[in-house]
Amino acid sequence: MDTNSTTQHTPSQPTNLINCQTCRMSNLCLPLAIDAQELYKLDELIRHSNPLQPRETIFSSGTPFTSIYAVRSGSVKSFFIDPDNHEQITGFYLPGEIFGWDGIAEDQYQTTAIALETSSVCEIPYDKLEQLSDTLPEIKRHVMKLISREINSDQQFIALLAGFSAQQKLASLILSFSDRMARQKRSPTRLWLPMSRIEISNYLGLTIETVSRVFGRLHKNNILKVNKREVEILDKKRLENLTTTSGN
Amino acid sequence: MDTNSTTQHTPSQPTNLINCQTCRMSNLCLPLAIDAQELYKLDELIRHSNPLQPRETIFSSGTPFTSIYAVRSGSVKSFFIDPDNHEQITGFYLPGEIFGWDGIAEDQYQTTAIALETSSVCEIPYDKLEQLSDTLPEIKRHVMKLISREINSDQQFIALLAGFSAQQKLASLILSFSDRMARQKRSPTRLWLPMSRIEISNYLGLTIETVSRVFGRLHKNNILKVNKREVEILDKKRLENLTTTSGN
DNA sequence: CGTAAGTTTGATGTAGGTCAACGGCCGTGG
DNA sequence: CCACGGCCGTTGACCTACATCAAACTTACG
Repeated sequence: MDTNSTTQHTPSQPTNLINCQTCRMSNLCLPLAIDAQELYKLDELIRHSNPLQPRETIFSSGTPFTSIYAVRSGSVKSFFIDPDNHEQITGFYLPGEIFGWDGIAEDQYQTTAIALETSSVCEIPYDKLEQLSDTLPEIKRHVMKLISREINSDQQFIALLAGFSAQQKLASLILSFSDRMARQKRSPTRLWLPMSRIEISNYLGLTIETVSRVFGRLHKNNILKVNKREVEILDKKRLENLTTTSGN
Repeated sequence: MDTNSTTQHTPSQPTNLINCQTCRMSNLCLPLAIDAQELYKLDELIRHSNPLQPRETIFSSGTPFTSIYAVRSGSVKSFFIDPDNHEQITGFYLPGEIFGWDGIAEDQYQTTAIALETSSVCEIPYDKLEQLSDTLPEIKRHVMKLISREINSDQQFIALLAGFSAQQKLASLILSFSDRMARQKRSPTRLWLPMSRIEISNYLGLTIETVSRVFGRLHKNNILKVNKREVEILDKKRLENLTTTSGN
């Protein structure tokens, strides 16, 4: 399974038909100004694994850090288990998004990541990525931007948790999903949420009942059409207003 | 002020008497297995600025990203200003800690950072750091660990905000400060908080009244001795218990 | 068609927010 | 020296957004 990262860039034996060259998401996880030869080198080090079953673990908290991962299809959640055995979700990841950075600091993952649905992810061995970034400064710079972006989104989320009401939190989550669907060139108004109410409420620091009630209210006000995990945004303008303090 | 980062490692003209070789905090921000020559190279690129006044700005949200910063003495807070003009603090930084990573992704700072008290910080121009890390892999690896550590602490904090009660939040904050004082080889029990109640409450997603009341309660229970910004930890064990869900 | 898991809805409780008053500390100015 | 006002923190009375508890309903699957 381990392909040597030689300096050659022959397409190499196709352990898998999947590769970055043809990946619809590569413009998201790799928006690089690198040429085809360089893309081959990158592609060689990435392991395109078989599809993951729903709930299947990608990595576990406390195990040795080896790789970062990009979502290819489906979706992933990452979470802590507190000492008192309470799960706290720290992020949802959609196609084109990268996760696993938390493992670098201590050489072991600090969170556990599992697939929310049938998903496929690209495994990027970190040592190989480091080597490659030595010769390709473009890659190195891009990696730094990706990791900085993770910090930014975490801090945005801190602001959300610290200062927002239940309605503001939920509206922000829906809008975030909408934006990320748009980045995937998918409909930004007709969403299918890959996570349960329990997971939404855990992530937002609320209870399932509150999440359900807020969804109900947004539905009744014709801002969303909500049916279980199907959410349609009917009035994006008003939804955005709800995320501001002034917006009721 | 701009020192050329030559490959020579003469001690160079002392634009300032301060340097990494003699910094008490360098073991925190630079716990590197690098030799003296390499340390010179690193030291050459760092700008040791004059002391900052309380409330003085280090960088502002939206301005071009140039450098990351290490706290040398004093303390720093970083914060967003939401569109609705509400401030949200995202972090407090103590001596030996590094901030400013949020600027990398978009080439401009996403937060504003100001000194909480009279402080001094070391400015580390990011382009120079990138150059240096090309030749010193040890530096590169360390930078990645530092930035990953920022992600970890942000995610720990997300778990805190999402799942904890007012008392758990405040107890965790005090213990975090205690640990970080210990890392500075300072008393972990007698703390002086560099931020106001307003700033604590903003950071923790509470109100000043609640923060005050919880402090009052911890004081009454002989867990803390609280007098304005002076906090003494009287019973660390019980304080730690309070941070768990089971611990009432 | 029975059981279980997820979601919704209603009734009630409470942690923490809001509003208001007060007290200590400090700098300025008479 | 004291009087003053502004800022910060504390304390009390009250209120509300959300949690908790409880029950029904919906869907998936053996």
